[in-house]
Amino acid sequence: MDKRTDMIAAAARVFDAGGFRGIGVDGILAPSGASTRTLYKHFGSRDGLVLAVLEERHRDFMDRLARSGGDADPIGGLFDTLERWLVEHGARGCMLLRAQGEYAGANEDVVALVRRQKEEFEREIARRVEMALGSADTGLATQIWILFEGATAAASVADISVVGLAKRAAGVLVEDARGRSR
Amino acid sequence: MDKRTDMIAAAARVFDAGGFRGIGVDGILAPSGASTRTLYKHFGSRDGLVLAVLEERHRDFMDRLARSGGDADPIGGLFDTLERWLVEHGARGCMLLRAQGEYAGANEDVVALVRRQKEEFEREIARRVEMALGSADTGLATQIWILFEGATAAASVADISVVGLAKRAAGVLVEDARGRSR
DNA sequence: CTGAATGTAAAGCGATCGTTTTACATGCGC
DNA sequence: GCGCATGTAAAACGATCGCTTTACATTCAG
Repeated sequence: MDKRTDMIAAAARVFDAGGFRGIGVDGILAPSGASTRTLYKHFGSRDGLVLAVLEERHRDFMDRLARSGGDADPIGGLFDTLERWLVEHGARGCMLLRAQGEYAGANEDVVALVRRQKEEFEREIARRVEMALGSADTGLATQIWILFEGATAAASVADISVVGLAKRAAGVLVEDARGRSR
Repeated sequence: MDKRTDMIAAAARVFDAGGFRGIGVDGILAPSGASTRTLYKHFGSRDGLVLAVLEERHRDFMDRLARSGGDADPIGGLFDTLERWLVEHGARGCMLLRAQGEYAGANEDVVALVRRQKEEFEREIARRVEMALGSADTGLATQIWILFEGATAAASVADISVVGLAKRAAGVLVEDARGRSR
């Protein structure tokens, strides 16, 4: 298997478990058994690996979202996918937002990347809202997004049941929007 | 003025701007002009200062929430207070959750402190929900909490208007709960 | 005047940081 | 069998880390 992929997956687990800045390159590479030489050959720098991890993480989630189908319940499927993701990966808050917080004043590339990724995610939600409503509603889409980010954050201090509550809240908001346009 | 208070306030700004682990004690102390000697006299360690900053930050917000009154609109006042807070402090995500993410595998005291603080916050929301509804509704309270955390997170990548959208969503949920119990 | 309290300035502790470098092992196409 | 790509192992670079220590200045109550 590809060494580069191994390193990204192993580093993602390390960052997810203990943050990005609190560990050295040796600790990041140990789980994949890679040497520092290989790190700088593939990624150029420690921060290069961080960016690759964030790209991978975002792509992973967006792919799963696309694969989940959910044409029957486009909004509810959003939260079902989140719940399955959290069960598999553990709930430690959104890795992208955590990276943004840690690299705020230190690496603008990270901040810019996360912003772009969140915009892409919000567009996907808007697409699903239009699918559910029959017409676009950017305000509702942002509210669904807020519920999604809130559930992700809340699950890191409470239990996973918050995702189900967020899903139900989203349903109420969609129903309210439907009633308002009717 | 108290030097200890100065150090906490200055350190809070530093942590808020660039995370907790990515800067050394010299960088943390520089804005307050304190020496490392004074740091270890007052806080015992770098982590001791971190804990003091988190205590202060939580107490500040809870005090402002209590002072805001909001007996007329207990739930809406929650988001009005958040919006004023974000305008004053800037929107870089919840400092407590950010600290939890950075100290996850390194300092359990930080994780435990944040968990306690979030529980206290959720109880305050539950109190306000009961005030608005006339009876307790822990499910609704958690949903309001999710909207609150979501707005805080979303404001760090989008603009502050997300807080207003979260407030309106909370209003819809409260109205729905009122209709359901009627 | 004395002495305790509170502070800054600065040197130094061993450890660890991100990065580079040298040396060597392996597998594969030609 | 030669060359090249890809990998590990390990030493070393200067810089910085959290923390301790020594030395000295200021303030203020008794």
